[in-house]
Amino acid sequence: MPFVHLFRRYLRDQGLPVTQQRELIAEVVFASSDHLSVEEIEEQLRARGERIGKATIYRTLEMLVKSGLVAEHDFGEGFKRYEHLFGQMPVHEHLICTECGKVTEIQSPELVRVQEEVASRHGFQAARHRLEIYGLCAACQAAGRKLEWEGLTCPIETL
Amino acid sequence: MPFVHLFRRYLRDQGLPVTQQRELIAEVVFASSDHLSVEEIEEQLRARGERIGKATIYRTLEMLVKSGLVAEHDFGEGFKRYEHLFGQMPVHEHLICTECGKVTEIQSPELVRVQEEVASRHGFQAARHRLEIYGLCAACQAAGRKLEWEGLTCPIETL
DNA sequence: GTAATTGCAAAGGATTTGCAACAGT
DNA sequence: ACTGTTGCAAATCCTTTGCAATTAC
Repeated sequence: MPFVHLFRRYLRDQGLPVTQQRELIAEVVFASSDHLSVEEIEEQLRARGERIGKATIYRTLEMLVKSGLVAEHDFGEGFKRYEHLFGQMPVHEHLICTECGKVTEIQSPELVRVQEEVASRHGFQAARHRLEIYGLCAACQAAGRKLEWEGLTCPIETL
Repeated sequence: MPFVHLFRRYLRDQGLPVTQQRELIAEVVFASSDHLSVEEIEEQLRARGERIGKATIYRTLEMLVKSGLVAEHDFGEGFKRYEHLFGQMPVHEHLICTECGKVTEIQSPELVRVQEEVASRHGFQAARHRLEIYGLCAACQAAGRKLEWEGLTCPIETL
């Protein structure tokens, strides 16, 4: 993992100790191209034979997020997920498949442009945004899976 | 509250009892144009002199969401918020002020069109989306408040 | 009357915090 | 040495669930 030293540098700049645990957690997060949950990070650490307390994982993730090296996401699962930002598109959106859970990252300057335009039309100064599109990924469509019409038993128009 | 009878109708259609508690909770949600938390709903009920258990509020909100009359939101505060959908734009996005917490709803067919286009370009069949733009609302800008540059102590480029 | 709901309290899951033992500088 | 971290367990927060008493139909 060639990126752990960036986190080391960040910690030193902040006058914070560089501990084994922090390096290991950073390694796991930087090594994965997925959106990891705390549970999954703990698993991967165990798979490496490392036993690190959950509290330390949470505390280290907070620093990784503050450092700007890692982003925190909430896809409405009841817990958070984390992804490192190396070699990533600086601004990207998420396509989330409701059938298989696959998350695809996409980039669209046009989308960003329209968002900014719409915001400023309302006198709003946009700083950051979150766009998640839920639906069926290509693989699930090919497999013949269909979207379930969650919770639309009684649309307003028909009442 | 002229809309409570829609919820009554929904309950009857489903063969579910129309209870006082359900009507009162629906009234509170339908009466507010805000995005209410369960805590806030409970407060408003107390203000009316009604004492309804939290469990009942959660259970009733679940039905209101299933009925399609109310939408559930998670703005990353650690709890959910609810808004009724009467006289609302059917598809709308949220502008969230990080200074004062004000939530503005906007509608943009262009945004929706671009989103669908981008998704389908990736072979993705979009069903619904969530767009939240965080930044400074017009009032906060006028008041001279500035965006705090949360967690960007150490941007990647400078490492 | 019967079946479903209510409300309380207990359980649940994710995250946080207090604190004694420990590691980094 | 001194300061900050670790890890465990307890605490916290939002939400769900079990169950006896109550209400809707």
